[in-house]
Amino acid sequence: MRVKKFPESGPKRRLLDAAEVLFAERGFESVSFRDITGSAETNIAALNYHFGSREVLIDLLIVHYANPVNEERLARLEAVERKWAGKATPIEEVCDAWLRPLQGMTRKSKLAEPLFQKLLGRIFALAPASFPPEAQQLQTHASNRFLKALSKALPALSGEELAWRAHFVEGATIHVLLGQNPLSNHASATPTTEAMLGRLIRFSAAGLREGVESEAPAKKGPQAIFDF
Amino acid sequence: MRVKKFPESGPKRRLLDAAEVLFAERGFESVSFRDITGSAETNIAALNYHFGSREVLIDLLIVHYANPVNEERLARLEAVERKWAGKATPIEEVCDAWLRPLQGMTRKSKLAEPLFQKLLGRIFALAPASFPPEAQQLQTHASNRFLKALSKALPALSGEELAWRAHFVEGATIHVLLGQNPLSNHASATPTTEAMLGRLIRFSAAGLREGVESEAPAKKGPQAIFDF
DNA sequence: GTCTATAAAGTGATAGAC
DNA sequence: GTCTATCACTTTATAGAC
Repeated sequence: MRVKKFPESGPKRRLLDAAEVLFAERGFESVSFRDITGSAETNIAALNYHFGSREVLIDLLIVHYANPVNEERLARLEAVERKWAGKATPIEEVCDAWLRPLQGMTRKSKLAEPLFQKLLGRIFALAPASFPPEAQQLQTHASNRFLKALSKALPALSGEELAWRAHFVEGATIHVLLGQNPLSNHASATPTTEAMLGRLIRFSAAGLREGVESEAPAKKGPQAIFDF
Repeated sequence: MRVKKFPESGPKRRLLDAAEVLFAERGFESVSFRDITGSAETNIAALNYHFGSREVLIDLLIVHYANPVNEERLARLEAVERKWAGKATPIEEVCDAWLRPLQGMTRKSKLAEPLFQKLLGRIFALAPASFPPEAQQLQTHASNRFLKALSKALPALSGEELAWRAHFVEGATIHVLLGQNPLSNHASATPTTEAMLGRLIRFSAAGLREGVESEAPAKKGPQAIFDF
């Protein structure tokens, strides 16, 4: 797998770091060319010299952060499916494979965790169509892959119903990443990401399972149908 | 209740209508002053003459559309609570009261329904802090009101847990309003809003209820009776 | 009320010196 | 590679004629 190598220091590195922080904090649309070069303490020409344009820089960041997440998702799903070979996999474990990679272990960034999550939220809140092709393809592939896994685990649900429920999970996830967490009011300090993630996984699994009597036709060999 | 009266025709009306469409389609940040006056076919000075600034116009739209939704939410919650006087209210009915007002019955706009929902999505995706005070106050009040209703219906959950779950519901809702619905791929045409709303309500209720044995002193029956 | 003209600042991007 | 200077354009907003 060829991964683009970014410099460890120098203006190019500073531009990348500055852009990450600014995009995470304010969103892609609200950060100008000059905001980035200003924050990176380079001259205005540096961004174009190193990246070609503002859009290219954004696409670079999308690929750089979204792809490792989606690769980690796929790897985890495969591990889960190997573990339950043939049998229906528990919804919680599928959700875990989908959501845990957002927590930050794929982080190749010096960003503090809350800021990094906000950046991931900004990225995944984008319409998939506005992803650069390199990231869009993997994103679509991973989504389809997980929909199939869910379909196998919840055969009672139609593809349409499942697509909607997965859409709800996606929305909840993005909102949490971007949040404004609901505990800013509460006395309790920043919750560990782990605790939040656990809550989100349980919530999502319950929503996905809604109305389904027994999610696992544990004794059946129907995986031939879904063998992919 | 004093509701600001907007003109039925003329440039001011055209500016409002044009702004609604553009903001719904592209988001607040991406629509310029000139986009609006251009689309409304007024001169560039008209927006400032009639509204003072771009920001004032946005605040006006937020108040104009968010407040009726929140008022409708509160009215519906009160109706539900009257209906179940004293007894714990079914989660589905609380979710219904919270979510149904987004469907469009509070719409005071000529916008087509999908576009109107996108506008509501844009509005409710904003940080509450960026609401104008007039709308922020009602928004906060309504949120707290519903959290209390949920807490009463699900006494087993801590305030913290409930706040997180409500946060997840909010995220799913915003994502659906903004969507990109997941059926653009499917052959089936635009789903009725009603069907989507039913799915979202059932999903949310299941997520909120997760892990709770008996949700109410008065249990049994509500799901069966309630027909979405 | 409506318009043209324009101000004052910001935008992405480039040329060309060092 | 890095910089200054600048281009061509868009941004919000206002002054002042009609």
